Amino acid sequence: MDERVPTAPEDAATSPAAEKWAWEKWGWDYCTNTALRRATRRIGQLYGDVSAASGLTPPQHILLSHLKLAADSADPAAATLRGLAAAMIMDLSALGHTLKPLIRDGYVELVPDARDRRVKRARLTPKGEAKRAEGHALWLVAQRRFDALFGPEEAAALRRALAVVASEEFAAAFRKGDAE
Amino acid sequence: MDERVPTAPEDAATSPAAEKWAWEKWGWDYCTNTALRRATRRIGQLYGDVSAASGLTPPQHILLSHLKLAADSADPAAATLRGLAAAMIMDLSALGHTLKPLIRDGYVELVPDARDRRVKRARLTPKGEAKRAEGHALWLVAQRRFDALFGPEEAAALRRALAVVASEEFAAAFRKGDAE
DNA sequence: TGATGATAGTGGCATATACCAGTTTCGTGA
DNA sequence: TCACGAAACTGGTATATGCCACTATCATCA
Repeated sequence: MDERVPTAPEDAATSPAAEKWAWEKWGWDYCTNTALRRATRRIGQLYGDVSAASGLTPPQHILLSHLKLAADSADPAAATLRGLAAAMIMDLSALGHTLKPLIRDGYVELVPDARDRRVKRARLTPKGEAKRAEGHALWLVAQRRFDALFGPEEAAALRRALAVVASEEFAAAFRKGDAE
Repeated sequence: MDERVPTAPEDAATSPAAEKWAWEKWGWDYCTNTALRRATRRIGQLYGDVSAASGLTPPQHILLSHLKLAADSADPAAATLRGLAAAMIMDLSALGHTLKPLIRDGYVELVPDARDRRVKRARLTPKGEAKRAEGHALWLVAQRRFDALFGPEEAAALRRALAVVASEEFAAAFRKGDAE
């Protein structure tokens, strides 16, 4: 095992000395949450700088991509707001708020379901699809640069690990620990 | 090499078929940025649920922890707003906004520098340090549960990879690709 | 010493994200 | 068919985060 970033000593909570030692040795990246946020902000900057020419923020481009993915999906629930929110691991209302500027700018439209009037589907307009494609071309530059720099295999392994963390199964298992 | 999440085929941008294939095969986690955001939102939920009893949001707890780290640091610039922002890979103004509620609630105070009146240092109040410690105890529960579930070595490797992505060196190398 | 450019931070605006309360619609069972 | 609970969204409020314009202060140099 690589010892540069070992796990927390068992007595970190009860021993101030051990805790201090852990912080000084590993700093911020000792916390999974902190490490994730730091990396996310950095990648947001780097990818965002590359794709800024499209006028889309990174979350907006991701959302448009999800919309296209949902449209191509065989699952009819994929494009509903609830389905999208679940896919993006996002709060439903947060998704609604995020969609607002995209609807305002004519990239996305909401289509009520004919059979269940509670349900709405989000759909890319032609203008939105064009914008998504524009953003995708820029995104690809950033993605390739990242892979070249970080290493293709390492990048794939990182994304694989992140997918596990994000998965429903992981969340369910984590929450089950609550009962113990 | 594990082939479940290989890198992008070189013609992904120019071949609609290849692009479609990539999306269908790997879905959202094919994009580093998306994978990071999904995982961050998930971990934010899981860690946040565990530590909600402290009344701190995850970013707030992280910020208080940085403040303690900066106070213990030998570097006098560590606790300045600019130093903190750099350490957290955050925009200076974003840090200022995030500090507002913590100052309002009496957890943090801003102390102007005597020699350079442009500079301000952020400092934990006793109340803030107590709140940080309270949050830390809860955080430790989440952190241990994560490590137990994800695997201690895998968790350490993940955090190590994220630290590389977040590093200044990585950002500088990535941006240098711009000139090529 | 005064002009000038750099640095630190603030405030405004916009998007990102979450929680909660409320509304509309649906499904189910008496 | 009607009451009632569940489901899907909406809107309000709060924090999270970033960009830009602006102010105050400092450092440098003619």
